[in-house]
Amino acid sequence: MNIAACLTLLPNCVSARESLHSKLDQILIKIMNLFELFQHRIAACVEALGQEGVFPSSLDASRITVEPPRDPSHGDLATNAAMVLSKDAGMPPRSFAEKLLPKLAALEGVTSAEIAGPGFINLRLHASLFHSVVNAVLAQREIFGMSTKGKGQKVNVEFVSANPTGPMHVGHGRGAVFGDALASLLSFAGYDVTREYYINDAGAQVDILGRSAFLRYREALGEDIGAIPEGLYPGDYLIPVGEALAKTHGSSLLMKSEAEWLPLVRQAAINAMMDLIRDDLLALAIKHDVFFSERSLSVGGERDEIAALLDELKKRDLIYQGRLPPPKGAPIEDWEDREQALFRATQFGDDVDRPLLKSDGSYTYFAADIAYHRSKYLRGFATMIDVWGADHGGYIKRMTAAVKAATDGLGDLDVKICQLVRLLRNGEQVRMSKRSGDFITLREVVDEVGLDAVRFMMLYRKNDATLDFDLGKVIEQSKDNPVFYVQYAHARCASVARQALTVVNASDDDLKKAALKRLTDEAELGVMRRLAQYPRLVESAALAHEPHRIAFYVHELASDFHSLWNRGKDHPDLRFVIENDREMTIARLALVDSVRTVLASGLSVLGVSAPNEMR
RNA sequence: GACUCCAUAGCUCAGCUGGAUAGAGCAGCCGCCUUCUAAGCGGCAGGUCGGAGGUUCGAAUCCUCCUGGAGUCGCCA
Repeated sequence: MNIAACLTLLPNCVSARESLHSKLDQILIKIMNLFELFQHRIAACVEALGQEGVFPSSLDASRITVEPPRDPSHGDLATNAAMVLSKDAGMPPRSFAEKLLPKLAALEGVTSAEIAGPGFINLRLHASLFHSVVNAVLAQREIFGMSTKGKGQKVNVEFVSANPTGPMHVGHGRGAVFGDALASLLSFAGYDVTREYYINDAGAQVDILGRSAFLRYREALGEDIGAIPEGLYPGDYLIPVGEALAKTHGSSLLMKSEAEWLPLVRQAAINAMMDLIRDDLLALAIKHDVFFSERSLSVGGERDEIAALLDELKKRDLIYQGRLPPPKGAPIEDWEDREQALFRATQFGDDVDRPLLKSDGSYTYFAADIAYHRSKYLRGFATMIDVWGADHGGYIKRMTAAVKAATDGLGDLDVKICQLVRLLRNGEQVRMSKRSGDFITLREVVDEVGLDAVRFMMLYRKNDATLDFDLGKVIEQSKDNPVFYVQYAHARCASVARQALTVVNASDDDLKKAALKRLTDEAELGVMRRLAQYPRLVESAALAHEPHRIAFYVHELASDFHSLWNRGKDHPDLRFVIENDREMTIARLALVDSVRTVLASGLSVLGVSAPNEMR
């Protein structure tokens, strides 16, 4: 039940609104998203002043934002309420703020409220609010930070979708890790997520794969095949495919024409390649829910989905016979100016209309891809996310245009582009030559540095920025290596708990009842402020489809914690374990345990392990 | 030629969808180990946010133009 939505339906019923506001308060206190809690409280204040006639009653309180001030000396929360609403209220921001201020200062848990700069209102909160964040973490554990913002809405995240023509390379790995972490993030934020892989098992590439496999088949039968001809896949990974074919079919395929053996060999090769890819993904702890075959759209299904799509587009006059101007840029030798079936992509924001049929009458890749995205929509996914490599950037416009057309504007596609990965070893670029079929595979990298390092580093960067991946650095055990730094912080938390056992044997229940009010040091409060931001961060990262924000957050939390740890050196009374003060020790252990819990939570969203000790 | 993305400290990058005096980490300099893991921490220094306009209370963030880099352009997938 969305209470916020109810509020908008009840503009005039004051008592009902108040009751809902208080209900919402209770829920938000439980969830312990301080920022959202105060957003609603402040909005309620603005509304109340609207009822009292101080402000117009028509103000749009949803524009109010509440965030941590950049400078902590400004307070715990800052709101822009006066700045965004002053114009509609017909008064300068500062006057607006002055009228609002008393109401905010009177809010529960607010110790001071002041106007600053152009009209910000800074609030200071009673430490007990931050203590209750720790309580919330300990009570909710791995659920803390989870959001219901997604409202169970179905989201389809399509990622990897590498051609089934060979093992995955490092670039694929980035998209794989990104897509998987994004999917986890979205489900943590309350969406119903499906991870999907589109198998490009139709078209010329897989025919070539089939022919390459057939060559290996002949080789397995003892024939000397010499060098692999230009245009076929030379990689060794097809040798076992050939051997398996020889085992099941003997020499019988040699008698047949290509038209007869190709479908069979091709499918065997595709299956083998998909097994290979699934294995590579598994090494990164990635599992897709759905593997969707491109071929199944037009062959072997109950109906030809592509034909059905074209029919529908035709009915809606979105297909016409026309000519395209020749492409600019590098001249294309075999460019053929002809009249053909074109999709009116320009009506939906694309630059040119796009062909749907090849000259031989078969479907273009694009036609299949539209039908595929329509299938997602028909399967209940109004929200679709595609994760693509940088080289497909030019495809975004036509695909989003197509989704608009094929779903009658009801489907939404967000395409996330993963930029290139530069593989380095101690600063030196590792050359990747593809022509010999001899390139560094993703699997080799994972085997060398481990999945934690691969996953974290690929997420410790915005998806649309290029990424340097240094095989030497990512396994370094030093603070220069963010993977290690964060995992070490988690291990340190666990270590504190182990050390403390000899002094106090604190049960989980003891921690929940800890006298948190004794935690008054600025560094301790700083850590609690950081913990308080977690739920808000999860929501904004999910909304923006940006899992890297989680990676940066856990790094910051780790830094706060290392800092807190070292405070105990200069100030022995700030050490976690205080021999003769059981109450204080338990309070500190409660804080440490909540840090550990949130670190583990963030790492789990990223798919990175949270070790209890470093070896 | 067109489109897309990028440009922030010497280097590698954040900057929470428009907020206050732009932040981290390396590298540099100065400190902190008889004390819970120094695998760490603190401090100093470092900037015309590529450039020029515009939008407004307010711009690294949005719009236009320019410069420099990457990618794409197909009946490929």
